[in-house]
Order: sequence, then C-alpha cells, then structure tokens
Amino acid sequence: MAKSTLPKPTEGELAILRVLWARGPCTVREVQAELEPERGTGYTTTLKLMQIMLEKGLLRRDDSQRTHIYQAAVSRDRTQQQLVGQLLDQAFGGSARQLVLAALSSKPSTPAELAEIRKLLDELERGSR
Amino acid sequence: MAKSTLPKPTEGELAILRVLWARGPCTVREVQAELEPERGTGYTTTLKLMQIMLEKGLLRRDDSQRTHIYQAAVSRDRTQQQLVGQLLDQAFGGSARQLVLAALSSKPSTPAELAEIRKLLDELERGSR
DNA sequence: CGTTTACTACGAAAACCTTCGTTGACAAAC
DNA sequence: GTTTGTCAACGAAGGTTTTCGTAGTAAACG
Repeated sequence: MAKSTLPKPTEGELAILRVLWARGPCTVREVQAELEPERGTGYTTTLKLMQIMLEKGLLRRDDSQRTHIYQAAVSRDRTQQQLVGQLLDQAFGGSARQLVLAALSSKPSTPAELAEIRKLLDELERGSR
Repeated sequence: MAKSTLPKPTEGELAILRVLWARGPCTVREVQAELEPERGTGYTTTLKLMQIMLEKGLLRRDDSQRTHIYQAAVSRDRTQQQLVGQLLDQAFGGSARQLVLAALSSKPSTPAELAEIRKLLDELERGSR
C-alpha cells in the first residue's frame, strides 16, 4: 500500500469522478457533455480539471491515440469511505450514530430503504469485524 | 426562514464550530487553546478565521467587553445535516443506504453503537418521516 | 504617569480551485 | 493541397482559504 496519501477530491473533481465511475473510461468530450447541463462549464475547464486530476493521481489516461481516454484511478468505494470518514471526524466527533441520524433525517427515506439499512446492520453484527 | 443561504463551513471553520458547540460561548483565546494541539496554528490565524465567520453569519459575538465572546450562530444539528446532505448528493447519488454502509465500514463500530443505530431505525420507522 | 501585557484590527502573502482564451498540432473533408 | 474542425497544452485571471506579521488600543500594574 501507499495510496493513503491520495488527495481528497474537490467538488468539481468529484463531479468528474461520478461520470467516470458510472460510464467507465471516457474522453474529455464525453465527460464534458455529461456535466455541461448540471455545471454549465466549458470544454477547456473540464479538460484542465482532468489534467490536474491526472497529476494528482486521481485519474489515469491512455494517450496512445490522438483523443485521450481517461479513467478513474481511485475506486468509488474507497473514495466514498475516505470522504465519509473525514466528515465523521470533522463534523461528528467520530460518532457514526450521529452521522447516520443526520443522513436519514436530511432526506426522508422510503421504508424499503430503511429495511435495507436494517439488513445491513444484521450483516455487520453477524460478521462482527 | 432565510437561513438556507448560509455558506458551507470550510474545514478550518468546522474545527472552530466544533469547539463552540462543545463548550458554548468562548473567547478567541479559549478556542485557540483548544485547537492549537490538533492544528498547530497561531492565535491570529484563529482570530482572523473567526472574524471571517462572523461576517459570513456563522458566528455571533458580544463585543461589549474588551475581550469579545463568540458563539456559534448555526446549530450543530442543522450544520451536520447540511454537510451530510451535500455529501449524499455529491458522492453517493442520493443513496442513504450506501452512505450508511460507507460510514459503518470506514470505522469499526462497537456492537453497542450498532444497537443504538438499530434503535434509531425503529424510531424512524415508527414516527415515519 | 509610564511600562508591560492582552487583545483586536488590518493587510498582505501563499496556496489552491475554478474558469476560460489562445495557441499549435493533427486529421478529415473538400 | 488547402481549408475546416477537433483536440490537448499552456498560461493567466479571479476567487477563496489559510496563514501570519505588524500595529494600534485598552487595561493592569508598579
């Protein structure tokens, strides 16, 4: 290991990662097309951001063709865990219970979703860990 | 209402809010003393940050005495909800279940804590919303 | 009083993030 | 082969965050 030192993605970077996680390897143009409606930024903005992310090690790219292909270098799960862990420390004093409470009350969950979370608890308790 | 437009606290600001939430109204010196070990920043840094937070509306202060007394102008619950809601959208596509999963696996929880969360679920289900 | 101490205010510097205009290279179309 | 369009690279500007040095001011003390 050695990847613990990967920087925390910024808001703009996270938007790009979202696209790459969902669609797999993409060109800048594809990412830009996906993001344009929601962010309204131009092509060069997205390009620049992705180049910076490459330098930071958040993305990888294949530049053997004229049109470069980018992909995420960090996994979704790992990044989500990093972000939530950080929030846990910074805003919740490490109390997972409080975080869960805030999460569930910030957005009304469907009963189905609550049931799923309950199932999750069962698994966690069983497998201890 | 009208407070929905309060800015999202930055990392440094959050550290200050943590202290004020825990200890109630404080002088800059008190906040600084609390933060110094963990952040290593000087007195004027903390002061400046708190002054900026005052401008942003994140803090209130009583300056009737020479030594000003600051307190949080945003509630802990509300801020936590704001932050977690944002993270939910930006990194979890709105899936509370995934966020809870990440939270619980990012830090091993004690069985006691798991039980508490379970109780929380019960309450949420009972009281709906 | 005059000196020391404690505190706030101000300004500026450094780092980072976001944005975009411009340029040059390459390829496809005519 | 020239024109037209697409793409990556570069650099710069504007904004925000974080940091601190310096200076001014009120209080405390002798």
